[in-house]
Amino acid sequence: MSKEITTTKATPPAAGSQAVSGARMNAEDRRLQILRVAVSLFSQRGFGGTTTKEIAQASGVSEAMVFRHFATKQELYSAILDHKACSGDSMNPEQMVAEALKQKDDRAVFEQLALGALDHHECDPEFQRLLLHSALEGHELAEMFFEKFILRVYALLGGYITERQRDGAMVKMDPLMVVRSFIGMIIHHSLNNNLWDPNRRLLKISNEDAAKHFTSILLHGISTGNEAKPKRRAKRKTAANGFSRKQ
Amino acid sequence: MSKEITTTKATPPAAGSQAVSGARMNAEDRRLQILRVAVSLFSQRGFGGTTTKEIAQASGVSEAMVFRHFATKQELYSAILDHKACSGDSMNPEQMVAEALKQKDDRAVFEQLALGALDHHECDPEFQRLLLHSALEGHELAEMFFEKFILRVYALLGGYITERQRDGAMVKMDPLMVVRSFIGMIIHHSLNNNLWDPNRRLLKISNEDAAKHFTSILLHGISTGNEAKPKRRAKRKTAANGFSRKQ
DNA sequence: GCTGGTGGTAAGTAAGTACTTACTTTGGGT
DNA sequence: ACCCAAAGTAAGTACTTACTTACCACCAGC
Repeated sequence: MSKEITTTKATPPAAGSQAVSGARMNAEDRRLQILRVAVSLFSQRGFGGTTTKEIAQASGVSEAMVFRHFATKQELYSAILDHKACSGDSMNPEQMVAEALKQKDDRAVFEQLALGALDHHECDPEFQRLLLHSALEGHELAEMFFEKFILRVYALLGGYITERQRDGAMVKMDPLMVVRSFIGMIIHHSLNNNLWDPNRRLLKISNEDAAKHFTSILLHGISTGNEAKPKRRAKRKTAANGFSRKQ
Repeated sequence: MSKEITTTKATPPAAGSQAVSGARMNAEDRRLQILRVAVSLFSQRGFGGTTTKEIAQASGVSEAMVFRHFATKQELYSAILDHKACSGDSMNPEQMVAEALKQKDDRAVFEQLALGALDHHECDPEFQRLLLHSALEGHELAEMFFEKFILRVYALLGGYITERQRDGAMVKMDPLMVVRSFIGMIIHHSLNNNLWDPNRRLLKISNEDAAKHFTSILLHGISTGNEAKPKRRAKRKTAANGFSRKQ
């Protein structure tokens, strides 16, 4: 239908490494292109909701080509997993806040982490959708992400909070619960922006401001103020909230 | 295979209103049973991932019966929508915290709301999964939930926070941002329990404790302390966080 | 007893679905 | 100029999907 007559290829080679569509590619480029298309479609409609035919059409090749590069649909999914998770665009929380951690700059630690996550989710919303689809469908990507990323962030932040509690700079509250609260603010905010309210009917705010707000709310909740505002010699009557000495 | 020979119906009527399986039901009971089964399957595998055959088998009837009660698969989905959203089990935030709102008991307002949501999500995890599937697939249920529930909660809590800010009991920060932070902690926690970490490898905590923690973190972040700890005559040098007088 | 409406089914159908096979085009290396 | 491996395709296959059709079994009411 779209290909009238095989007219000796009207489009010149164009020499570009990126897909110009209709042009003949070498295997690696084509593989990457199909992969990118698949990421986009899977993130939109999920694994079960996307057909190999759609992927082929969107890639501008026949279905057979998809199966030449990826033996099964499942393998395509796994390849996406590797590409997305192992590729450099995956954010590294440890090095992102290494400086702030050393200086024990609480505000910087949390704010930088929040901003990094928010920016990442904003410029690559497909990943969050893909991850959600995977989690709902019980795919391995979800577990892998949990294992290789979430646990690490909890360990990193949890450790830091524990340290600051020993310093007397934060109230004695279950560190994992604090991490969960903070991560919750961030993830939920990204989820709102990407999934529930993409045109910001409810709340329009820059990532920078959001990170600042989240950090402020968190820190004023867990800071004893001993170091942050050392001049105050108040008794810190915190028994009312039930967390001061527990655990 | 399972039905050897039509042995004059071995199981007696049993008289129960609930499905005993294999028994003949009146239309309404059967419809409800199919609906319940469909809710369960859709929440597990999503709309596209669930087949009408599976629904029929799980309901113990033939596929044709499913289509007698629901003209199309889509209609089944819509019926679920009505059943879940309009049925009484949907929680009502306004009346849940009406008392605490009147008394301006900040801790009670947030803690009760958090506990209500957490308990609701725990005893009906299917709903959260269904909602996520809907949001990802762009179904109307997601938008309807956002419209009829999320917006209401934001208005309710946002209004209360604004009021408390005027009272001087909370710092001047965008109320919607505060609501988002709090809702974020709750939703994310439920999502973790239901989706990512169902066997609580990472964090095992009762809903009561979680609600208390979340509330504490939030309140100590947004309370000026003017009313909570009125004895202090400190200058409240809050300019450092950048929110005290802004907006 | 028979009749008619209701709960229920077996056995379809047409349109997908993932995946294959047998074949054609293309372009660089010699 | 020719070759041949790699890029690409049309047209399948075997199976599943949502949805239908034509038919049964049961039981109240006459």
